[in-house]
Amino acid sequence: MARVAEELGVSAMTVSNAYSHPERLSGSLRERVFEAAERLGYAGPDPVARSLRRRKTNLAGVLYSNPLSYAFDDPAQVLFLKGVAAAMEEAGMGLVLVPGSVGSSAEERASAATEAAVDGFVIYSVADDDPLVEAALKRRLPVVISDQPSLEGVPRVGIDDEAAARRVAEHLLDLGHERFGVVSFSLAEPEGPQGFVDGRRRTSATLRVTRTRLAGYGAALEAAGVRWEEVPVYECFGSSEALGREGAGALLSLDPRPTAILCLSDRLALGAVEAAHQRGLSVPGDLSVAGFDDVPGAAASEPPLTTVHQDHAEKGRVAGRLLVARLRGGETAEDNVLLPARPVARGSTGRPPPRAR
Amino acid sequence: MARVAEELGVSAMTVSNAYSHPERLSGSLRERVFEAAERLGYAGPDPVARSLRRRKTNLAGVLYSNPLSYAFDDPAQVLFLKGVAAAMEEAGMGLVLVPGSVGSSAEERASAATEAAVDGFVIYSVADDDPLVEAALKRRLPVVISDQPSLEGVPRVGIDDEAAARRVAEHLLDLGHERFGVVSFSLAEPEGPQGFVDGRRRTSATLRVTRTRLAGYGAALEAAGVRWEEVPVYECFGSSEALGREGAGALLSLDPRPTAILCLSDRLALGAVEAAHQRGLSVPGDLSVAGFDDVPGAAASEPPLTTVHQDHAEKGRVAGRLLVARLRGGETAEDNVLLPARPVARGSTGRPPPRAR
DNA sequence: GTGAAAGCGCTAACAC
DNA sequence: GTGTTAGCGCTTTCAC
Repeated sequence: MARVAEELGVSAMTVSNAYSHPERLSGSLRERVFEAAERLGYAGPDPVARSLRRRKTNLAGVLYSNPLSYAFDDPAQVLFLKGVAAAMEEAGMGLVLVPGSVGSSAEERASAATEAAVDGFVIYSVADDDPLVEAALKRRLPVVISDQPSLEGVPRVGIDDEAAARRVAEHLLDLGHERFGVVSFSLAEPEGPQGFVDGRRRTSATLRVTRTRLAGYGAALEAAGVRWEEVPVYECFGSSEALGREGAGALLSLDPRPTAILCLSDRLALGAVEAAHQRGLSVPGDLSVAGFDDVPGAAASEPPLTTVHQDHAEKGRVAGRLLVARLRGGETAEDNVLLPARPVARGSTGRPPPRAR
Repeated sequence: MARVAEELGVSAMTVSNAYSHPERLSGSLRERVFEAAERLGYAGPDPVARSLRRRKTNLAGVLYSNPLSYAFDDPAQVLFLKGVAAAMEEAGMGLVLVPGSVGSSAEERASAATEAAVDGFVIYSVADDDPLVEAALKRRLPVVISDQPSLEGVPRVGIDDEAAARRVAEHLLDLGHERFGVVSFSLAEPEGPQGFVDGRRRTSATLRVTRTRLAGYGAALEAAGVRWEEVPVYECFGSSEALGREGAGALLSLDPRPTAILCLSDRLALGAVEAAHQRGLSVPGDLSVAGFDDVPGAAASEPPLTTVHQDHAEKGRVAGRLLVARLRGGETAEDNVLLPARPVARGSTGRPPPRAR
C-alpha cells in the first residue's frame, strides 16, 4: 500500500480511503489510485491486517468433535451446515470449518478453537465435557450451541429430544409392541468399546442428545409397564448404516428377539432394516424399526422409515442468525430456541407379529 | 499478552514463547505463564495478530459462483467439499467457505475473493470469464482450480469431460437410438432465459464443463451420422430434479419425440425420468435417460441410472492436496490432474421402442 | 478532501 | 533461557 501511495505522491491514508471510504475521495483520485494499484500488482488491503485493525474477521467458526469430513457424510449435518452457511451469507460473513481432529486428542481439538481467527463460534453437537467448549468460551467470543451441550448463559438451539423420543416409543407401544431394543450412537466421548450398555452408563452419558433421547424412550416404556432396565441398548460409536446393521444384528441375536427397534438416527435405522432383511425378517411384518431425524431418504427408503421429523437446515439457520445477532447487537435476550419436532409414522413400523403378542 | 507479562515481571516475548516455542522456556516458567494467563482471562495469542506477523492464516478458501447454500444441495458438490476438507484436515488447516453472493453481482463475487483472509484458494467450477477468478489470481496466492475454467499456469484437477460425454452418447447409439435430446445446465453466466439453445451458444459457452460435454455428445452423434445441429438442447439454469423435469418436459413435447435424453447431471436426469413417468412413458421402454456424475442415489433410483462415474470426493481431495503442496513447497511441477471417469450402463437406458426404429 | 500519528497484538531476528 | 527492537499492513482519530 505504501508503494502505491508513494507512486502517486499521496499518503497511505488516501490509498486506504480509496478502498474503504470511497466517499472521502474525489472520483478521479480514486480512479488514479486503482490504476496505480493495478500497475503495481496491489490487490487491495490485506484482509489479515485489516482484521487486526478492525478487530473483526467477518468469519464464523463451526466446531464439532468429529473429523471435518464426517460432517459431509451425514445428511443431517450437511443440512445443518447448509443452514449456517445461509445465515452467514445473509450477513455477508464467511464460514470457517475448523480442522476437527487429525490425531483428535482432546487437547488438539481444543487448540482448534483457540487458534481459529473468527468472530464467533457455532458449536454443533459436542459432549458436555468436551474441552472444545471450554476453549471456545475462554476466547470470550460469542458462541451459539446447537443440540448439545446445554450451558448456562450460552444461547442454544435444538429440539425437545426427550419428548420426541417419548412419542416415537409411544407410537410403537400403541401398535402393541412389548419387546424392545435400542440402537444408539455414542453416549460419551472419548469412545470406548461398542456394545450393550448398562443402566448407569445410560443416565451418566455426557452426550446430552443421546442421554435425553434414551430418557424419553425409557419414560414411555416404563409408563407402559415395560422395564427399561431390561431393554437392551446397543451403543455404536457413530451413526452410519454399517453401524446400524451391526447394532441391530446384535439385538436380533437375542432370545427372545425384540419386535421393535428404536434407533437414535435414521442412518442407524436404515442399517437396522438391512440387518433384518439379511436375516430374512420382514419389516414391519416381523420387526418394526423407527429412526430419528427424518433425513432426506428416510421417506424414500424401502419401507419408508418411521422417524422423528426435525428441520436440520432451519436449526443451522437459526443458530447462525443467533450468532450474527450476538455479533451485531451485543447482548440480546438469552435465547434457548426449541424447534418443533414430531414423529412421522411411515411403513417401517406396524403391529408386532401374532406369535409375539 | 502484555498484561500477563507484566503480572509475572517477564517480557512479552517470554509469554509468546510459552505458547509458540515451549522448548525455549523452563517447564516451571511455562506453567507460571499459563497460570497467570488463566487468572487474567488470557486465552492465548490472538490468531489474527499471529497471522499478520507470520504471514499465514492456515486457512484455505473455497470459491464457487453459487450461493453458499447451493453447495450443500448438490451431492456432487458436497462430496467435493468433503474431499477438500479431508485434505485440509490432513494438513492441519481450516477451510473457509467464502460468502458467494447474496446480491450475487459479479463485483460482489470478486470482492469475496479479494477480502478473504486465506493462504490460497480452491476454485470450483466457475465460468471462464467469472471475475472471481481474476480477483483470486490478483491476490498472487496459490490457486487450484477444479473442473473449470482451464487456465494457463494454474493447476487444475478434473476429468476428461469430452471423452466421457462421447462415451455415454456412444452407448446410446450402440443401443440403436437415432433421435436424441439433451438437458443441459447453464452454458454461461450470468444466466439468461432458459430454453432451447442454438448452435452458436453451444460452442461459445463460457462454462467449460458444459461446453466440453456438449462437444463430446456432438462428436459422437455426428460420427454416427446424427446431425448435432438439429439435436434439441434445453438449457436449465441450475442442476436440480425440478429443472430436469422441466427440460425433459420440453423435449418430450417435441414431435417427433426423442427416444433418448442425455443429461449433463444426474439430478437433471432424475428429473427427466420423473417427467417421462408423468407422461406415462416407461424408462427405458419408451425413453432412455442417461445422466452424468454418478452421485450417491443414482444407482438406487428407479430405474437405476445410466451415467458417467467420477469420484467427486477424490477430486476435492486432490485439489486440496495440490493447494497444500503449493503452499508448502513453493513451485511444484505444473499439475493438470485428470481423474478417471467411465460410463456406467444401468437400467435407465435400453433399446429404442420398436415403432421408433 | 487529505494527511500525521498512533497502535491493533503478535513474533522473527538477534543480542545478552 | 530471556529480553530488545522492530515491524507485519492496516485504519481510527483527529487536525488541517
